[in-house]
Order: sequence, then structure tokens, then C-alpha cells
Amino acid sequence: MSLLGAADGARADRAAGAVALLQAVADPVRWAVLDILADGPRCVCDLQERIPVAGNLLSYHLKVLREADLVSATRRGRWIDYALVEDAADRLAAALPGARRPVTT
Amino acid sequence: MSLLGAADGARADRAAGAVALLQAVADPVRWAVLDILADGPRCVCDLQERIPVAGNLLSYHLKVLREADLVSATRRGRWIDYALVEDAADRLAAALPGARRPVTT
DNA sequence: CCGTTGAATCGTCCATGCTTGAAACGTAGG
DNA sequence: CCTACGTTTCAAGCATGGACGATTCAACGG
Repeated sequence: MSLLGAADGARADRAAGAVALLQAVADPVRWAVLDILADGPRCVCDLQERIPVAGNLLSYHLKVLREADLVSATRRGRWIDYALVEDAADRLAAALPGARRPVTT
Repeated sequence: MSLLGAADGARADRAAGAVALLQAVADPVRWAVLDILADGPRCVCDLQERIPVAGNLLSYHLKVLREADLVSATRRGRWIDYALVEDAADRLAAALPGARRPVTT
């Protein structure tokens, strides 16, 4: 029960996952990626022309988002399409402090 | 127009403030503080007994939250009460990527 | 095959933010 | 006043995450 006192069990359970999720979003590049993907799936090359950062750097941030289970990647020939995971928006909303519903890990 | 290409003006406008807000929340201590304050105002000593971190450290994180305009502090005698700013929840919800409404700075 | 393109991975460097300990500040009480 | 308490501020140390360059991988086209 990492941070909160033993009395706050339920709160502590939400905390770890919620913070991890928010940390994934709280970066300029990753926020931009998610905001673009909110409009629908995009291939990496498409993201790259809208977010002016080095290709390898974008790849790094996509990996972080993948490991947070916020986006999914599917190869389409030479390209790779990224899309928001279906419940991404819900999980993020639930991760905000004070949210009534728990974070689904 | 920091990150997003010139074509994404509106998105870029939201980005900076949104990320700043999310960065303030994406920390275990600050998340715990906000989650507790969501139930109502609390004095620092009250927060301190529910979040087992050093006093000065808690004070540091409270300052970050103050500077993000998420919480307000008012002195009551020897103690200082912290409370969520009224529109804190709305501002946070609006800061999530894909949110339809812009972030009010 | 071989070159090219889209994308991911690796190794390294650097800055930023969290943590810690000590000191300072404001308030109340004896 | 002088002390005690609650809280903040200051001056470090330290770790971690993000940036960069070079390399690797996978798919397609000639």
C-alpha cells in the first residue's frame, strides 16, 4: 500500500494504476499522439508529419503508450497503424483524482 | 506552436496547458492529495496523517498544485486549509486528449 | 538478391524534478 | 518574551525519463 495510510485501502488501490496512466499522458509528444488518434487510427508516417519530432523519438513515445495499453499497433504492409484502445478514454477519465469509478487495469 | 505542425493550430493551443495540468496530477503524492481533497477541504496536518511523506515534501507538492491553480490555501489560525479550486475537476477532464472542450487556463 | 523505405531498438548523454535535511517563518499559549 | 507547533523555504544530492545518433529489422520493388 505504497503511499496512502493503511486506512485508505480503496484509494490506494486506484492510485498506482491511475498515476501510471496519467504519467503516460502527461508528455507533450504522447498527448499530441493521443489527441490525434482520438480522431481515428493513423499510421506512424501520418503522425510523424503532424508531430515534428525525430522518428526514433516518436517510436519511443509510441512504445510507452503501447505499454500503458492506451494504443494498439497493427502492421499494414510496410506501415504500422496506431489506434486508441477502445476503452482508452474511459480509463483516462477514471484515472483522474476524485473519479467515482475505479481504474480498470 | 510548440509541437504540432502549423496545420494543427487549435490542437496546439490546447496542448500546452493540458499537458501542464496533467503533469501536476501525474505524481503519486499530488494525486493522493487531490483525491483526498475531492471529498472536501482538509488542513495540511490532516493530509499529512493520510499521506505518509515528510512534511516538507508534502509542502513542496502542495506548492506545485497551487501553482497549477488546482488547489487554494487559506490560513485558519495555526493551520492551513487546502481545497480544490472550484473548476479543478472540469479543467482536468478538459485536459485529457480527445476532450471536446478546450482547457481554461 | 539488393537497395530502399517505414519503423523499432540500442547505447549514451543530459536536464529536470523528486527527495532529503536543515533552517526560517508565522501563530498561539504559558 | 520565550517556547512549541504547524508549515514553508532553502540548498543541496540523486535518480529517472527524455533526447540524440547510430544501428537493426521487416516489407516491398526493381
